[in-house]
Amino acid sequence: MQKFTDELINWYEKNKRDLPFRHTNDPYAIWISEIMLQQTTVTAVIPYYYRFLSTYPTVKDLANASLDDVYKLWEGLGYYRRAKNLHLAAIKIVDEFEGIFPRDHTDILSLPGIGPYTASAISSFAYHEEYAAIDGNALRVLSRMLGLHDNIAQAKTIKRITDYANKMIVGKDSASFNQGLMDLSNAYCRPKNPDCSNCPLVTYCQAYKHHEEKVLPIHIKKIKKTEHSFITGYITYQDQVMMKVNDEGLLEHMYGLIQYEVSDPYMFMETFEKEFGQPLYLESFVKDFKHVFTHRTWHMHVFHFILSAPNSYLMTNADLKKAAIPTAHKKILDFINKHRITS
DNA sequence: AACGCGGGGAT
DNA sequence: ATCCCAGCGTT
Repeated sequence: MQKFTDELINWYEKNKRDLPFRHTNDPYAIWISEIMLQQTTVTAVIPYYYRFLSTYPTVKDLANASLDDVYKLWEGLGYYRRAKNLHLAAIKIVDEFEGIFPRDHTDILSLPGIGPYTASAISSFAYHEEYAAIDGNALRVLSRMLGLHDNIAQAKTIKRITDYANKMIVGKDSASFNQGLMDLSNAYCRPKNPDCSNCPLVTYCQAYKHHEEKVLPIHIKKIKKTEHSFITGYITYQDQVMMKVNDEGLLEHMYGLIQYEVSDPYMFMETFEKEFGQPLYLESFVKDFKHVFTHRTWHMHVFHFILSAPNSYLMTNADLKKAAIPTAHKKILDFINKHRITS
């Protein structure tokens, strides 16, 4: 497999995608990009990457920022825990590594939000150390190249492929190897309908040789999607809207509208009064919204309620602009603003 | 090992 | 509609 490694690196050097985070050797910038790229497509990341780096050019800037501002910058990108861990890690780097992004692989791996893939990617891209960065792309390409029938959802398979890849890159340019796997996967070795006839490395591919390119990799993962039906409150007092921060679980730390899994707006009003000690006036039905997450679907039946007295959860339009609001509820607020539903 | 965690683009 | 994306932390 020496030749595979060499040819992959050669192909990458001639055909690599021009991506903004490939124009830097700064481990801080590479770290930011790798966190953003976790389970997130390149096209989604790019605008966030520019905005984040211009807002927080150094790890010290990030450590000194408020968590609320970091969340706001992350709004819409998803997996919001990443923003929290990024901020925690920046503070740790200032406290324990004198504000300089660590070079030692074990130190990098110790930072919150950085696991085996991201640590290896940073070690490889920023410091050119010999670490194979095994993500979903690498698992797919290598499974096919090796004709591996093992389930890549299993930890032992990931370990096996990682060990193998680490042997492939001894004495080689690991950064070009790792990114070569990504670009090969993006251009030819796609999940469905791989473009084998144009793949520059097809001669090394066991899956192609045995007509298994549409079978491999084996990836068996159970996913059960749950459905939730909410009455969602657009609750106003004069020109302000009631928003509450989620304290745990899904969308933790993000602002959201009040919603309960009840069957009608009158049950909503009872539940609301128990929680907040205030009555509501039911003004009108607004609209039904649906939002699909990876593991669940929200059906939100939005009603407009009016408060008879103010409370501490009310936000003005200016407040809303500064607050991090997940897409599920942002879509509702945008709809309401567009149609000028007011109290 | 299994599960929770977002949002959007491609098919 | 379904899949999947430069995964990680918790249980």
